[in-house]
Amino acid sequence: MKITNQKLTRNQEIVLNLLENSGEPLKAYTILSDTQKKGIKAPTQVYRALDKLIEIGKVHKIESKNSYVACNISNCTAMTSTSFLICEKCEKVTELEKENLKSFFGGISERLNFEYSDHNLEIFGFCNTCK
Amino acid sequence: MKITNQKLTRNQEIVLNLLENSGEPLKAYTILSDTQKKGIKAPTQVYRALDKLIEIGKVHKIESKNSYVACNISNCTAMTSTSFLICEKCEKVTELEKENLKSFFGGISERLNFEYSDHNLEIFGFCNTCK
DNA sequence: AGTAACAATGTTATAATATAACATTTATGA
DNA sequence: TCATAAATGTTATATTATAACATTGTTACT
Repeated sequence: MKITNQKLTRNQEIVLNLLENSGEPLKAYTILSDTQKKGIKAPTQVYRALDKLIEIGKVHKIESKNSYVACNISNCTAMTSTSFLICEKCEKVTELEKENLKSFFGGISERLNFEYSDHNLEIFGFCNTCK
Repeated sequence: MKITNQKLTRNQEIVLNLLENSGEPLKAYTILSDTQKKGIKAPTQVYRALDKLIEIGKVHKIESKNSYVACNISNCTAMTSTSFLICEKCEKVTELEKENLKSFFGGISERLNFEYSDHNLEIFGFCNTCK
């Protein structure tokens, strides 16, 4: 668990703490029901917190699963350029961090006359434990 | 427009023709309303056709947009391993075809002790026209 | 041709995911 | 301290997707 999450508002902290303690991606409505005892009562509140957390790079969305995961990379600069390994058996998600994919995809884009700004990469397969 | 789409059923052909003629990704409920005159009346019918078309590789889903696009690559072998350039301005989508990304991602996966099976890559930015 | 097996369809209902709209409260800074 | 912007609370609704089940169409084997 991280030290402090300064600058976050109450609802943002509640949602981020849940995701960090969970260690796995959660769905918005799971977050909602898991935070009701803390005072979050409506989907809007969850989505608003998620939007902000995504914006500042603390949370990423797994598009293919409609789920949300806390970023465990210190000083993650990925923001909205994210890359994951997703196990099809246990659903474990690992964020790729040192692969320099931004420049790789930037290069591919450039050759196709396309101006890269972000990417979303989801690699599916089997993790070490499940394969 | 393609020659014939043998083996496809009626609803599958209706949906695929719409997507092919459209040339851009469409949402399921847009497909529904655009095919009602052809007899498709319920979401289930659209989603069933899409599922099958995706399974055989004729259609891919753009996960981040909840939309569906006909594959314009002849003899596309990507099936569920797909890679797209997506223009953030005009929403134009280009499928990457010759980049050999499967083996690239397979390599990354292997080094992380992960058994690759598929991937979904969405690169966002600005196309030639919009940049 | 008859028929068993299976795939696709039609139909109704509902689940799951996400946003709109607006009044109120809280933080921030000149 | 006052103006402003941001975040919240709340209700309602929009959007995306699936469940369930009865019916029809296809296939292929005899």
